[in-house]
Amino acid sequence: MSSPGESLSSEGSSSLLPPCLGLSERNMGHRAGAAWEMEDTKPCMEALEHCGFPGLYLSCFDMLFTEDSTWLVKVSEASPGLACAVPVPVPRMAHGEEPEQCPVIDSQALGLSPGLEGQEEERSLEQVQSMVVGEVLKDIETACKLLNITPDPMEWSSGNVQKWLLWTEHLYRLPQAGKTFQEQTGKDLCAMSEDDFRQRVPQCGDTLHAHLDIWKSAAWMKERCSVGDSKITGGEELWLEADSSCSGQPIHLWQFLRELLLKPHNYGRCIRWLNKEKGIFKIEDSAHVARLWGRRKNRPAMNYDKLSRSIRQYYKKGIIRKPDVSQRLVYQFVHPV
DNA sequence: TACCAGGATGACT
DNA sequence: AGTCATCCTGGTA
Repeated sequence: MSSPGESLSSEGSSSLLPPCLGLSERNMGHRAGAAWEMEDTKPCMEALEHCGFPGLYLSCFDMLFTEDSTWLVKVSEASPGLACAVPVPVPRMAHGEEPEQCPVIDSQALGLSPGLEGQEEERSLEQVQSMVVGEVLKDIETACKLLNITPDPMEWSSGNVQKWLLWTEHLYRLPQAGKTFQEQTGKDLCAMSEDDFRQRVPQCGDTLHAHLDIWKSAAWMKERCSVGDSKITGGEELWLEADSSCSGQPIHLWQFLRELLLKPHNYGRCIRWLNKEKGIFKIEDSAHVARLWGRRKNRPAMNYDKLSRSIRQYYKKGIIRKPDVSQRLVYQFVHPV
């Protein structure tokens, strides 16, 4: 797919927030620590209105597909109950205003350094992830029924776009932007970058772009997983399974790496393109990528040493090589997409 | 210390 | 046979 969230690529590992979160947090903030029941997260506009809730903050969808279990730990620590993993937006703050409080609780402060997270904990987090992912997908489905539009933004007519805009504006109490996108089809919208959105609607363009990203991601995932019997295990696995394993073929390492690279939204923090055209990429977090690969192949003992050995096997085969100017953790696909 | 290069070997499909 | 995991030695930054 058109890699939703490409614009949300890594902002550097120094940030406490995962890259996928950065934009949304910046844009919208949310009610930290609020305890929500799952039932409350249904985007029933009527109920939401009556309750005075602007609606479910769908950007959690982004987060769920990250490997950032740290984030989930943070959220779940922040408030009890499953639904606490679903942030809920507050009315939009003034433009340029920074969120008063970052909802993220540093896991290290909780004595949960990323390297020490137990497998069991990860498993339960995955269960939480899968449940929340399911809820978010249901929410989008409900919205589609309400609006009578398809889940895939690429298929939207200009009328559908207007409906979606109205709905999103209403749900998230955004300034009206419908006129700005008049005559735009879903395809047009999908082709627009975050900057394009911002230029057209300075007040909430980035927010709209973020929400569109979520829809694109959901549509992409639905499409990829509607065929075949790929299991939905939740969170990151869901993404990874959604690709190569849908075909039933064992995944190759180079395919796996490419998949990660195609989802900067989710993995931009651990692997990213340096030059997509030339196929040059950098592994930003070698241990993380190795862990992902190990999990994917059910090899708990996988590490970057072994992974990199496998990458080097590709040298001879002409699949991956070191770029002309060799750099640490930087490789190049011989045949870029 | 982390990364890199590549040989050897065995498991698995 | 192909792919990959694993282990290894030795080199570099």
